[in-house]
Amino acid sequence: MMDYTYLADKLFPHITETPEQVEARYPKRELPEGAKVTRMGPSPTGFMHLGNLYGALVDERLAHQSGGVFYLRIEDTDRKREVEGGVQTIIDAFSAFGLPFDEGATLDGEIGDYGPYRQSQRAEIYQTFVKWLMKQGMAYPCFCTEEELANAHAEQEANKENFGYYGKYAVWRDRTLEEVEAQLEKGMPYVIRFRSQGSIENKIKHEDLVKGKMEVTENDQDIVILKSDGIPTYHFAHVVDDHLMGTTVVVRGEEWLATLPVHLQLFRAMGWKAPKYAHTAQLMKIDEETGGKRKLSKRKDPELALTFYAKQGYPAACVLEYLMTLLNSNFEEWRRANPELPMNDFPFSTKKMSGSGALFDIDKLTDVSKNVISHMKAEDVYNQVDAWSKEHDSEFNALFTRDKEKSIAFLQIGRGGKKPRKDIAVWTDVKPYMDFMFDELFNPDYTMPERVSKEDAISMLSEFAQMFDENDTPDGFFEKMKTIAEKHGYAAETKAYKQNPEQYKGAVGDVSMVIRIAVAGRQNAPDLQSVMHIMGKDMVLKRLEACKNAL
RNA sequence: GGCCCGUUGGUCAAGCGGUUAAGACACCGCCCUUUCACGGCGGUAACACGGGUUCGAGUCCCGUACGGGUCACCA
Repeated sequence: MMDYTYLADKLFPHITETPEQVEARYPKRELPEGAKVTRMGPSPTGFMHLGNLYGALVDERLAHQSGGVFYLRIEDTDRKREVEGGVQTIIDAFSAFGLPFDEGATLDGEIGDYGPYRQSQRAEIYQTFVKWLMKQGMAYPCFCTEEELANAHAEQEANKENFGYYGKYAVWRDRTLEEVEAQLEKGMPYVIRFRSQGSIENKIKHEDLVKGKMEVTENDQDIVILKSDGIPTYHFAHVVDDHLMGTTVVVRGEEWLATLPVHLQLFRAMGWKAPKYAHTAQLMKIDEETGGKRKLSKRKDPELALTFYAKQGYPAACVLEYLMTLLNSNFEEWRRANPELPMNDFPFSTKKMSGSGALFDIDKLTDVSKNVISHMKAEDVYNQVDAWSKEHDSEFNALFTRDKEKSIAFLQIGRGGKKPRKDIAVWTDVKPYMDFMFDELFNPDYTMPERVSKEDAISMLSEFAQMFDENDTPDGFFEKMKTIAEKHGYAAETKAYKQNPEQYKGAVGDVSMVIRIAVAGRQNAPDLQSVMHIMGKDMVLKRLEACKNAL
C-alpha cells in the first residue's frame, strides 16, 4: 500500500502551508446580489486576436453590467510559448479598445487583492493543493517519458482504442512506493497526475450559458495537473485560480468544451463549487479559395490580429460595436431604436448569444463602422483622425492639422442631423474624402458634363466668380446657379427640363456641376456652398480661374 | 477512430408546436435629390436529408449527411 502522506511530504518538502491557510488569503468577495466576476486569461504569446477581444467583451459586459468585477490574469504557465513583451501586447490591446479591468496584472505589477495575477508567480499555491490531493491519494507521480507515451498512443491507434492515459495505459497509477523512490533516486523527471474515478460509461449533465443544456461524457483519463517543472497545466490552474479568485462565470471558446469534464471533475475533487461556463462560438470566415467556412487563421487572415484594425484605421468603438452585433442577435434592433446611446447601455445577455459559429464579415463591419462614425461629433472625428494619421500617414496629418478649425468645419458638413452622411468607415477614407481641400493634394479632373460646351463652361465660371459670396446660404448659392442657368439656356428647374428636354441645353444641375468640378476637381463632393464657405473666397476664386485656364 | 458541439436566404440572424418564416448586411430596381453621401419604397433569396411523435413540426424524438472542436508535461 502506498503511503501518500509520506510521498507528498517527500515530493513537496517546501510546501508548508495548508490549503486552509491559502484559502484564508482569498476571502469571499463582498459584492451585490447577482454580481458576476469574470476574467480574461490570455497567454503572453505576443499575439492578440479577434477571439480574445470577442471573449473579453463578453466578460466585461457581464461583470460591469451586474456590478461585478472583471479582471486580467496572465496565463503564463507555458514558458516555451512565452514571448518577450507579451504582457505589454495584451495590456496595450485591451486599453486600445477601452475595456477596463478592475483588477489584475498591469505592466509593472498588479492591482487587486486576489493576486498574484500571473500564474507563473503562483507555483506554490498550486503545489499546496497538489500536495493535498496527493495526501488524499487523488494524485500521484508519473515518470513516463515522451517516448513511452508516444508508444502507448501508437498501440492504442493500432488496437483502435481510445487514446490517452487511462486503464492499463495508466502505468504509474498503482506503483509501489519503492518503485517511485527508485525513480526519484535516479533523478528522473516526473509529472503529477490526477487519479480519475470517472468512467466513459457515465454522462454528466451540464447547462452552459451559451449552448444551453447538454450532456458530456465523464473523464476517465489521469490527466497531468503539475508539469515536470512544477508549474500546473491549464486545467489545474483554471480550477485553483477561478476558485480562489472568486470567478463566477468563465467565458471561453468552445474548443474548451472537450475538457469541461476534466474541470468539473477537478472542482468536485477539491470540494469546490464550479463556476458557470459560457462557451462561445468560434469566429469563422469564408475561405476565398474553397468558398467554405473556416476558422480564422493567424497565418492566412490578417484581420484576425487586433493590430490590423488600428493599422487600417477602424475606430476601436466600431470594432466593439460590430462584435456586439455578432454576440447578441438583438443588439442591432436596439441600436436602431437608440442610435445615440452608448453601447454599454444595451442590456447584454448570454441567452441571446449564438450557439453556432459566428462568421466574420468585413462588409458588415464597414457598415457598422459608417454608422458609428456618422454619429460621432466632428471634433471627435478630428481628434481620432489626427491620432491615427500621426502614426500612419504623417504627410496627410500635417495638412489635416494645419488648420484645425477648417478640418473640423469640413467634417461637420452633413453631420448631426437625422440623416447624417456616411462617407467614412475607416480613417483611411478621410483623405480621399477631403483631399481636394488641400492645394497640395488637389488633383483635378476637369472633364465637364457632356451637355455643357466648353464655351458655356468658361462663361459660367466667369459669371459665378463675379457673383460669388462665400457667406451665401446653400439656398442663396443655388439661386445664383439658377440665374446662370437661365442666362445660358439651361432650365432653372430640373422638372421643367425633364418635361421638355428639347427646349433646353441642360438643367441647373449641370451648372452647379461645372462649379463643383472647378472647385473640387471632381464630380462628387459634399454640399458645395458649405465647402466653398470653408475654403474661403481667395481659394475658390483661384480654383475657378485655374479651371477656366485649363479648359 | 472515440467523445462533444452545431446545421434557417450569399452572410449575420429572429423564431421556443399553428407566422404570408421577422430584421440587418450585400446585391438588384424604383423614388427623393443641383453631385455625392443619406433617406424612402420594392425585389431576388432560406428551415441539410430521411424517418417518427402530433390534428398540426423550422420548432420535439431517432437516424443519416455535412461542418467544427477535441483526444499534449499548449492554452
